[in-house]
Amino acid sequence: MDKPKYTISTAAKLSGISIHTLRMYEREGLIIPYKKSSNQRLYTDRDLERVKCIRHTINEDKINIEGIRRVVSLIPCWAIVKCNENSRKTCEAFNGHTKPCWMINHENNFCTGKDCRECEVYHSFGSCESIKSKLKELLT
Amino acid sequence: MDKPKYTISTAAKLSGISIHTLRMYEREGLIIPYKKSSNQRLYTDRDLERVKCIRHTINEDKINIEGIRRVVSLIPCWAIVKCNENSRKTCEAFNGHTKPCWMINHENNFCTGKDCRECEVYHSFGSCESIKSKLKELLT
DNA sequence: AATTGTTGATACCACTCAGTATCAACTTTC
DNA sequence: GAAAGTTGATACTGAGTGGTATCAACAATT
Repeated sequence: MDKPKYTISTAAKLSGISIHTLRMYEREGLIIPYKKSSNQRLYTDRDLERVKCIRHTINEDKINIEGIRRVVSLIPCWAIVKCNENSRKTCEAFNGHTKPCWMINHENNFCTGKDCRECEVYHSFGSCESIKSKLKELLT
Repeated sequence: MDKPKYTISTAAKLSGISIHTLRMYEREGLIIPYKKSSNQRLYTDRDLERVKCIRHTINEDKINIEGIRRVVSLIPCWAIVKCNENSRKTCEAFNGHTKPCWMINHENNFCTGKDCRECEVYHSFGSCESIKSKLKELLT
């Protein structure tokens, strides 16, 4: 499930999304594939789910990429990872509202050194309803 | 501030947004102007702020209308109005994730009979950063 | 009662954006 | 070491979107 095993061309075939589009989603910060030391991308099964969800959101729900980025930027990462107050003071993810935490450079931070690919926050977006479920979970 | 006083043409002049566009935003569920018994719209100063915010989000931030609708649908209305558990069971706003509560028909509900124009949830969107601030307020 | 403004509906336009194509340099595979 | 695949960059395309124009029926203002 979480093992990086598909090259980009296999991922494209399996997901039905072109290589170019997969790279575009990545450039836009919607997905972070695993990268080998040679910079070659490898996709997990979960990644495939995620890109299919992204495509669905764009093509069926008609939300544009900037809109998706703004939606995922509302994930309350601070409440999920439970970072300390000091970290929050300078954290772009906590203080901004245009980029999700995994698009941000975390230095001198609660999240420094952590791999966003393995973070619950990053996984809160993957099936499409899940962000609201996460909010409900935290707010009831 | 919250007094409905501008007709649509005045509102258009003051906000720099055309009459047609103002009506479009309304059709899309992004704003609810006050309506006289004759169905004529009247805008408050706060409404003007809101439409300017909407336009900014579309033109500057490049988020499309569907994207905005999805963002505002993430406002945790249930936690703000503190509706009872029974209401939640059948509430489209609580259970769905594509429409904000003020676009929904509330019958036999905690919100039945309430005027969304006066609700804190509706006002959580108006300046553009405010949704995240609201989440922070609730989750810290 | 006449002028001006509003409503909602339909049809239309211009432009933006998601996705594609092409490219040379580089890796991987066999 | 040759073939197949990957990378990132740039340029392009076409569908879809935000916004406009026009319309007759109705309301408000004078």
